[in-house]
Amino acid sequence: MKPIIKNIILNALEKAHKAELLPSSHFTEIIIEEPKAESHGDFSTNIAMTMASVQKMSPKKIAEAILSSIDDPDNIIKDTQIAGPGFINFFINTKAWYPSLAKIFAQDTRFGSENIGKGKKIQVEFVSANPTGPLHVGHGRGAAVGDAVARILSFTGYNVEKEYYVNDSGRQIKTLGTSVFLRYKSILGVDDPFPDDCYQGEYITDIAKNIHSDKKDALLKIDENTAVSYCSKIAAEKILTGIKKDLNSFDVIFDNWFSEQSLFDSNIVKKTIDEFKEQKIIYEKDGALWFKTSDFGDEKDRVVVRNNGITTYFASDIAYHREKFLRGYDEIIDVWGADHHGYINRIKASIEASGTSEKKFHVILIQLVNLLRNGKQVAMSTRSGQFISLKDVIDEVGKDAARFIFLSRHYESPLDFDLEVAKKKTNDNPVYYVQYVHARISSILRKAEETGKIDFSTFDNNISDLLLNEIEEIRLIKALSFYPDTVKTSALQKEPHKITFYLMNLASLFHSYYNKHKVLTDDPKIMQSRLYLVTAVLKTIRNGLTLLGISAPKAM
RNA sequence: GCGCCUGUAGCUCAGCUGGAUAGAGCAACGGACUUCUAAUCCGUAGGCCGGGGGUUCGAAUCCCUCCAGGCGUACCA
Repeated sequence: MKPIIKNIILNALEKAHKAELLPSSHFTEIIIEEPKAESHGDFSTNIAMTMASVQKMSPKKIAEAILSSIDDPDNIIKDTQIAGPGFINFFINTKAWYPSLAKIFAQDTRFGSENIGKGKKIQVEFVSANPTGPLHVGHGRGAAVGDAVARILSFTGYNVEKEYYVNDSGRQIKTLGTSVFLRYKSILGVDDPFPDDCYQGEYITDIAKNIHSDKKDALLKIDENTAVSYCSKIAAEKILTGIKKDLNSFDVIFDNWFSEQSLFDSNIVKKTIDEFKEQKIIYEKDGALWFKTSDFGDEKDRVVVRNNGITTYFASDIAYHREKFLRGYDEIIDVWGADHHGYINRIKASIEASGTSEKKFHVILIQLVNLLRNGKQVAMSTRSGQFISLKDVIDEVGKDAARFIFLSRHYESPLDFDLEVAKKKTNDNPVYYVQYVHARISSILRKAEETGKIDFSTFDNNISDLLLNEIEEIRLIKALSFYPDTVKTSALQKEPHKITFYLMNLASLFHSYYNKHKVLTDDPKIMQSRLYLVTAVLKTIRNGLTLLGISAPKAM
């Protein structure tokens, strides 16, 4: 509908210029918006104001010139007005809205998808939590956002791959092995002191028990380093399996699991460092190797190899991101916790240094989650083992509610996640509000089908046969017609919460309609029309929820 | 100190890359179930958009500055 209005205005501008009503042929961009107040029409444009200086005329005069030149062969516009400082408002004929309903039926599960990706290969890397403990709620937010972004991009024509980067190398893995080994020894009666910086959680002891029942006391008889690295390996595998399982039950499926260790095994880290050394981007100072990130906008240079010969995490990350682009992605998105924001500049610097534009690299920074119970903060720390895991949360409040809450605000704002609120089945917890629409409509359709009453054939041939004149019906159709725009901005800005809010608004319009008007009425033509409308709402709600990874129940 | 994020109704948050009278949910108050699912709806009340400057026809939105909170500023990950 918007492009149609835009076109009508453009034609009017040209016509007005030819008729010498407008002196200049320089037209500013036509922006069509939807006014907040219904009294201002269905669409409005500020073109008369933005052209005032170009045309050297008052906005009002320009608006009059445009309106007098408007052609509307398809009889779309019911009324126009010039208002406020120079807005032109358009009121649309009811029947002109109907084709947007037909589009929903025609496109069905694809409704809302515009091909903006054009097959561009894009990678979304998210969660990527260290395999040193179970996922917690913070990871859950990253999982929900990353997965939704991936779904939305994939829906809008991008070729998306979801990747999880596994930090299965380095110090924290060694600490993990040490923690398990100490617990293992303690099972065998050897009680060494358990350091504070080791992982304290119950799951460590469980893994130690497993190893013990498998190996008995064999690990005590071998070299301690070998024993620890054995424990590291077993523990990381075990924990990673658990992570995969938790993500599965959260409906998050990754295409790739990329191992950090593999970067070392295949020598990619070393090769990358060597190449940068040759290019003089990496240099030696104080016995360590430094990356000249400051040449690429970082505030200072960063160490990649310490003076003890051990590479830093940054070294793997440089190699990893370089490797990603070598795999041929047109764009990569990293979803990180906000506490990593200091990392953005140095990664960008390393990407630029590799000869790739940092514009192809996008970071979504997720602010932290405050887990609450009845308004009181729940303490969380992986190291101390004091935490409620993502699994606990899913078990307690359900996958749908958890995902919806994570996606119900901008990821840049900190999130209070209250377990008690998440369990409520009221409007405190809008996931049910939206799902309820789907259930209600499903119920209506079931009832209608039972008596064989659904027949949309007349509308398929002639959409203007619809009888939808109630204001609540027009509001619904209007909202439905804006869905593709919502998906588009959500994709372009990589902001899933826009869809969440759209769905809540659509749900609200539907519930109002439902309470005021009956779908299954005695008048067959009105009933078929309403069934048609309501089915379109059902499809749109279902599509939107799917993009968020939330189910659309047929009954509640 | 420097950097990133945040500050909008009592609470939790939207506000579409500058538009008209700033929106929604919860909480408060008053109403609607012999009716397609009341997990719903209708109404009332609630605001110096953190403060102050600037940019312009027009600012919650852009710029500057100050204040408050969170996070980060490692040869940790």
